[in-house]
Amino acid sequence: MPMKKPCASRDNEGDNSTDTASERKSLRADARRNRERVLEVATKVFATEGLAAPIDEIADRAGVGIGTVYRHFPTKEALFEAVIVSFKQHLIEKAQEMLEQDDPDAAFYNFLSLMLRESSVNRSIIAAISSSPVNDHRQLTGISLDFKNILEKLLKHAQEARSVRDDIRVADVTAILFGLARSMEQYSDDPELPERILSVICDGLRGR
Amino acid sequence: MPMKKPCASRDNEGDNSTDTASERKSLRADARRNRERVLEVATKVFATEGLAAPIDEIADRAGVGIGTVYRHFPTKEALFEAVIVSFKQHLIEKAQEMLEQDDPDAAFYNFLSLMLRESSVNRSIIAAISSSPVNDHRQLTGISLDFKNILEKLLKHAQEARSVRDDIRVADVTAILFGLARSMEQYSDDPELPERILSVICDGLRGR
Amino acid sequence: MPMKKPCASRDNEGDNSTDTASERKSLRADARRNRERVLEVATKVFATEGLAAPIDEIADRAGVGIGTVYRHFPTKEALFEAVIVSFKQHLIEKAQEMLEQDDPDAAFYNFLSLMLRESSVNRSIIAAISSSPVNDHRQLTGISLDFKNILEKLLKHAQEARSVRDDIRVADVTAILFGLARSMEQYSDDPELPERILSVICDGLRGR
Amino acid sequence: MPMKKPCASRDNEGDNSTDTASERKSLRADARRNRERVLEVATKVFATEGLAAPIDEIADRAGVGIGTVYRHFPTKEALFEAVIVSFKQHLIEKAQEMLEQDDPDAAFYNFLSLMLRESSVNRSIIAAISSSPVNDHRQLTGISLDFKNILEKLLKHAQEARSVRDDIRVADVTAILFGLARSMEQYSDDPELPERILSVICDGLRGR
DNA sequence: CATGAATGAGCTTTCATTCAT
DNA sequence: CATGAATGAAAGCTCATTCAT
Repeated sequence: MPMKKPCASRDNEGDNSTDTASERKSLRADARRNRERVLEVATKVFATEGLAAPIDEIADRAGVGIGTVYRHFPTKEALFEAVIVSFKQHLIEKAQEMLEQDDPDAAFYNFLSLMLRESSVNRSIIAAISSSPVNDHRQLTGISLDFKNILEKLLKHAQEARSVRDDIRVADVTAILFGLARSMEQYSDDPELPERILSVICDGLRGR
Repeated sequence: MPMKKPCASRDNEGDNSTDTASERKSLRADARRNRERVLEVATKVFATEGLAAPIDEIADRAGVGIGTVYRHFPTKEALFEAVIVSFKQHLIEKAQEMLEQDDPDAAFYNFLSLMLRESSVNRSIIAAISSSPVNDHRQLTGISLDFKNILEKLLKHAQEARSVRDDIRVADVTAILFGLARSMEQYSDDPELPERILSVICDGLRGR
Repeated sequence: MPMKKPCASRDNEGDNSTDTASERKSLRADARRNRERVLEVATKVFATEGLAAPIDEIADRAGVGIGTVYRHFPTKEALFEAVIVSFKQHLIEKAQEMLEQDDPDAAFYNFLSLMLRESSVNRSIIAAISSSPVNDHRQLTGISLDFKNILEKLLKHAQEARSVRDDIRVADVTAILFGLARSMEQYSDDPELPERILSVICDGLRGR
Repeated sequence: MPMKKPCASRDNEGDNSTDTASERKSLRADARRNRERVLEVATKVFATEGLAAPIDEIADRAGVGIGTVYRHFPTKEALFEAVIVSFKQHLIEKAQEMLEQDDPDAAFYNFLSLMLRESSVNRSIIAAISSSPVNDHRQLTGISLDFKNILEKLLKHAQEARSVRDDIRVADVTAILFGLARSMEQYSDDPELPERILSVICDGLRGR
């Protein structure tokens, strides 16, 4: 939304999970390294300076030319979305682990806790995820769908174990998570604030 | 964050509650109309397009020249802060009313509900309030202080009436409110989502 | 030259010496006071901040509205020229006095010395006088003519007294004076520099 | 004085004499051509219209985009300083030649003469050099220092040959030169004026 | 493929000047 | 007459994006 020339329409956020296998293999080793380095740096820079960070800075810090950034990500927005995708991938993996290793109650609430903690580092990313127009609209695809699915699984298991109110839906959880994640780190004077808030949310989700 | 030269002095955010009467009177009738029109339009534009909105657009939509905007608000940042101040003023008034007319429980929870509803209209404004550097940093002044105070009163009364957990502090409420307010409107497909979220929060705040 | 919109042509710098009597009398007392106050302040401001100084500042410091400045001086450039005129008037008076009271040699060289000293205060004014397009072009009128005339008289008397080389002309003196005046104050670390320079010039003008 | 944000660091005016070889080579051929073209045009434009000349015009006349100008010179001020540096370089070279080829007397006075002649073309440049804050303040660096040094050499040799008064210092010469250079071209109606002035200065410098 | 120079639309801000009050 | 609000043309500068090297 703050991006300057949104000329091109999107809706194609999802075609990445498949790319990973097909397209990536065709990249030369150094090219792949570059792509990953850029993504990594972009994550850090966007997290620190927000979307306003110039592409030049990302290129510089990644030690590549601007052209290279544009070769891998045709647009600043595309780069940003890639950052989000990779961040979601990270969350999905964590959720996966918890789902396999913990009991339903712990899995669900630990994931909440995790996200709230991650947020203090990646505020802008989270801000973007939750305000990205992709998120709310109709059909989810690719990563966003995967993310919703895993969250749904966490939620369903927790509800079956009576750890979460019956009427709660995934969207509720997402809204609460992304919302709070953003405002968490701001009140950093009080180190126990996050815990209190987490406890309020948990209590609320368990129901009376 | 994307603002260029925030060098300008702060500390002056608060001297408004009194200005309203004294200083405003000294403006010529048309000047005051313009100032208000600009503020009004800016609120709408910032809410829609975020801080990235160009001043030109605000001037255009307000039907004045760019210079007029700059006469009243010496900086884009100043304009934006004025918008926030006026929004907070509005919330304070509402809180005041509730404090006077409702019982402690209703006053507190109705105010939460109100803020969550307002947010669907003024997302960016809320986003900005909550990420504004003023908010988190030590000494609050002016409006921000007034806002904190009234919220504190609402909270204390509610706690004394056993409507809210004892350990909750104002900052917790603010964090929850502003956080959720932002993510509310995004999930607009499900009209009952806000209610469910509100109910989760309320349950959580009341404690087990 | 640095003025932004020089729309209107000039060449009418001279029609002032006559105004003084006719037009001025018709001004109300307060109007005349305003005019003089503006002129005075403008001199100071231009001398300090150069031509780049905004009209608003001059109006402010003079304690009048912008409109008042524009009533008396239809253009920024006009105001500036008025400043120059009044400065020249001041110099003319000084020259007059010296011409009457001192012997030719002293009159001439004291005037040089005076101008060089004045320059350290009014650098921008002098800079402007000497770079103003009015100065070099053909027919001089009004003050500029008066100034040239009195300087000519000083010079002629000095030459008749064998105090100045025969081949020197007024333009030479003006060029030397205005030129040096400007670069004088810059080398302010060495307090005796002006004296040495003055002595070089005087020696040079007297001839071998 | 009219420059907006001079905040930028200075101290870097001098590191050029060495750059010329090392750094310049790393620029692509077209980039170097552009840089030089811009510098060349800027010299002309500043000389004609003064510092007030808009960057756009320089870019246009150089046949490049505005961005290109800003790539090579991060600030209008930087561009202007580059112009001055290159002008001083030119003068230094001339002085060098004279120092090597002519006798002390001729070297010194020919250099004065040269500068006075150059000035008629590059008035604003000279104006700027002499009013540049670099010039008068304490520690000179880089080009400015080189320039002072070569002038000092010219002067010392001339003084040892009894061609210049003993008490004269470099600063005196600079002040006289830059001062007169500026006012020279203005009185262009009389083609012999420069010669007379030069002769006055020379006589003055030789002493009685 | 990688590079980074070039581009120029667009942004914020200033200020001479006009004109309603 | 005085005032200062309104105006809008510039100006300096940034940065997403393209394309020659």
